[in-house]
Amino acid sequence: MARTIGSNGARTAEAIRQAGVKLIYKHGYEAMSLRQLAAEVGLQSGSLYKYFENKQNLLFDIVRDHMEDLLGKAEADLAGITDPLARLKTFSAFHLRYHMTRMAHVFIANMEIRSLEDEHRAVVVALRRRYEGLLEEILRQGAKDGVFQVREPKVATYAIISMLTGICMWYRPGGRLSQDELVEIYTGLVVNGATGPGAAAAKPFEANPLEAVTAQPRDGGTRAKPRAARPKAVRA
Amino acid sequence: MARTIGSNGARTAEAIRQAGVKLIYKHGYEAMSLRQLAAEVGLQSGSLYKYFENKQNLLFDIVRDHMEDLLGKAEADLAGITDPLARLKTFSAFHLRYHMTRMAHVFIANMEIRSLEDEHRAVVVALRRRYEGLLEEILRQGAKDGVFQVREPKVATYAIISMLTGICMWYRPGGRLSQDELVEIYTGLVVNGATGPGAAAAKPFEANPLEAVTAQPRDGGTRAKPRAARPKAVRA
DNA sequence: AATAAAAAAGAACGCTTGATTGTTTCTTGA
DNA sequence: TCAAGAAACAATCAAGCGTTCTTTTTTATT
Repeated sequence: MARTIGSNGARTAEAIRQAGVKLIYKHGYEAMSLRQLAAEVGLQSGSLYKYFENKQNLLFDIVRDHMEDLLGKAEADLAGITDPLARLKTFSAFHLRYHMTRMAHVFIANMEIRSLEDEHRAVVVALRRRYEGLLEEILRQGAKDGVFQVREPKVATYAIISMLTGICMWYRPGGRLSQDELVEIYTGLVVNGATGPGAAAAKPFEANPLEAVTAQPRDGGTRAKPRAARPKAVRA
Repeated sequence: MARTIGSNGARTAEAIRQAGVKLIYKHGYEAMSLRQLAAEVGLQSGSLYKYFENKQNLLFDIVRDHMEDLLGKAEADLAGITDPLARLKTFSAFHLRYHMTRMAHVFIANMEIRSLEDEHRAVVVALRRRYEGLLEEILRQGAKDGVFQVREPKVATYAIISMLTGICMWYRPGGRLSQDELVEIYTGLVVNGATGPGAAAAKPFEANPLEAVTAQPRDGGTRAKPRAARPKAVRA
């Protein structure tokens, strides 16, 4: 057998891309074999090379395209909005919705950066920097205007993005809370964190050093029974 | 050659453990080969099997021990503190310091859960649930006492932990900000988020749906040049 | 109908992997 | 001093890996 009836290059390319996202999301880039990927699409492994140069480039294409999409859509959403608080809410809502609807892509882009070769990683990191820069600039402007209480915009940027991105570690469509509700809850946390009085933070807080921990007996009998894992949920 | 001079079982076991953490952190579990690991310790790959049952169990041992350590130390730190706000600050500070000093372990425990076989993953997830339960209970108590404005303690727990854990994606010892400063900044964000007036969050916020995004040209010439990557930093 | 291009099959490659086995050497306590 | 056993070596295995190359079949073009 050779060329199969009804076969079409563009369609196959898209199928490979989607299957790649799915398998990398499920098993990880290293763990996914090209034979697995080929089987998922209904091809022989050798035939994949009509559609990408090698395995590494498949990953790079997926991650780069995702990052460019993310950045472009964020900039589009923010366009025309000038008020820092409104921009912060817009950014937060955009980020959350995007991450709830494209969990696999986001997950891959965050987890598989280490699997990218140096040059490819540099490209992706640069895109991420630009994306982070959007939020950082919002925080800086808001601090300048006096509406935000942010001492370190860079740190706050990392903190906020980590928090928002974390939603795709546990969110599953059809859960108890709707996307809108989650956006409201998370955005509330972000806005409070940025606009808060800072009084609590400013109060000197004496933390126990990690070493000074005193041992304490833990109950050995009441550990929670693991429930059946929800499909595909990394957190489950 | 065979048994080497000065060889000692306990010491070798510890060396294997440490090398395992180091290599899994750097390359990922799937990407780390046992020959690599053996070479790192100065052994032949076959000798490793004196110290673990198989590769999977090595990962499991590392992750489980880390989770038990994390949980135990957190409970010890919180012991005796009853005020919700103080407990929240203590938890936040503990989590941050722990994650700044044990980045590799934390990273592995978060990233390689997917590489654990079902039974092992269930054990680790149960431990993580107990750990998350500590924070959730703090938030519930604080909400009950009226000092926190937290609508959904579970969601807030995930959000806060994501934010705090995110620090080990970029923190490197010897950076511009000290551990104490970072603890203060992050804890301030957490406390503000939890205690905040909630006014901003309660105000209905009309978010653009993701689909309604209008394309906008992006500048193609001003993208940031990627700097030389800091060693080992996943984010760099 | 003839021809070129596209799409996929399928075989083969060199290599690495995790795992296992049997053997040898060294250390240590009695 | 010497046996017991811990520690490490060396060799091997089948399986799977990413990749390349050639061949075959289908589709599109003229």
